[in-house]
Amino acid sequence: MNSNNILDEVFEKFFNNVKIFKDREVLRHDYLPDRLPHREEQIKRLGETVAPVLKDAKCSNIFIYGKTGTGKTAVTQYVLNHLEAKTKEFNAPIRFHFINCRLAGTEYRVFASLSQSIGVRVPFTGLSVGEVFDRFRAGLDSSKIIFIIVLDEIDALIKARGDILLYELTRINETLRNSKVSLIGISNDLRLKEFLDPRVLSSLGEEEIVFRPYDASELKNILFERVHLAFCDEALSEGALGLCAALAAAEHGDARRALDLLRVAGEVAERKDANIVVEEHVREAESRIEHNRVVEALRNLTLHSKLVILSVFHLGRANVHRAITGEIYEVYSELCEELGLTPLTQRRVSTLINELDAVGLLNARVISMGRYGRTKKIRLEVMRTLIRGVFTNDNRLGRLVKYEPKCLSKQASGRR
DNA sequence: CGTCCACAGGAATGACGGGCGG
DNA sequence: CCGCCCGTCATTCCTGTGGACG
Repeated sequence: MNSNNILDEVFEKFFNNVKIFKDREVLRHDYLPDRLPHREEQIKRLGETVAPVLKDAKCSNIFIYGKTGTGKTAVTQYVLNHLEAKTKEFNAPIRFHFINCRLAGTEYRVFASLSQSIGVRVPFTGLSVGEVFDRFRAGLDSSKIIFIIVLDEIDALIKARGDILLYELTRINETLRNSKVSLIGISNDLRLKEFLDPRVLSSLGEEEIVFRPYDASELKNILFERVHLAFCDEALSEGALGLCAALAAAEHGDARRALDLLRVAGEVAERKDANIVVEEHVREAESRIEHNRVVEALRNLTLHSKLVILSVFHLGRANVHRAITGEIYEVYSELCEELGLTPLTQRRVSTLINELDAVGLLNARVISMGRYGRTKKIRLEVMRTLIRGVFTNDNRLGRLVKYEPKCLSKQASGRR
């Protein structure tokens, strides 16, 4: 009845709840632990490969493969941190630069970022890519260093933009007189090689390090390392820990996933006022993570992508469980009309569908219907209630959730 | 066994807002 | 301020294709 009392309770609860977490930062994926269990071999290989730079020699280019959450970035950062310490000791002229290519997004921004790291100022945009590259090269040459460039998530950039960037970078040493460049490419996609020019491949692939997925027991060890730091004593049940490891192992051995599960499970337990994290909390964490992922993804879509999703949703209501492109486009066009928008072309919608497939909101696969053509069968990959929930709250699209497309009612008993 | 559907998906091109050098 | 280039989104035009049908 008294708002002060309510708050007192909240704060008090917060204080008493120190019983689950000691330091949850430890469970974030950008946290770099002191030890990286089960990656000793990779650390050694990478260390051996970069060591020559301490003697003023260029080290081989390195290609690192492995799925997400297998420790590629962590190992690289770990090794380079140690190398940096040695660098100071030996007073070697070495510099590093770490770029996440997926976040950078384009060649331009990668070169701009590289330039900035060696003190060459470049505008956000406005120059040609070639110009930025030339400035970078000139600046690099005059600074007389060994430059180690780490290109993280390089597969994202290559798939989107091709391998021109890599081609330029692998050849840059030929035109440098006073400086040297070594590359470390990190890829999540093991098939990346197929996309590369053979010249680039032979240069970048001088050394290759593969990161196998972790198995359940390895994941358990990794989690265990951090549990002491992250959780209070006795706040985590053995079963919960095992379940986190098992769930993550089932999903291509992703340590990041395991850590997320553990952290969210802890938060769930905290909120439920439990004093120990149990399996049930992990299960709930699993669905909560998935739920958040989908809701976020749906909210961030562009208007037309949302309309495409809604179209598939409506087709589902009309008992079309695997819609084809043409049907979707028909419904989509009607929804556009309903909003007074001019629909995009079918070609464009086709790539929107592919994008939605890539982020996992739709599932699309090409099939042939023989005499009746070749198309894609598409179905929703997320729960219908979620779609309804998210879009009903959208002031523009809310109305369309309940809308009955005419093209469906006319021929409701059309396809299977 | 060839045909031909209903698209897939590549390439070229354009419109547009942002942002620079000169 | 102009002219240029950037990245993004979209259109237009196009060639390619698996397999049921005849």
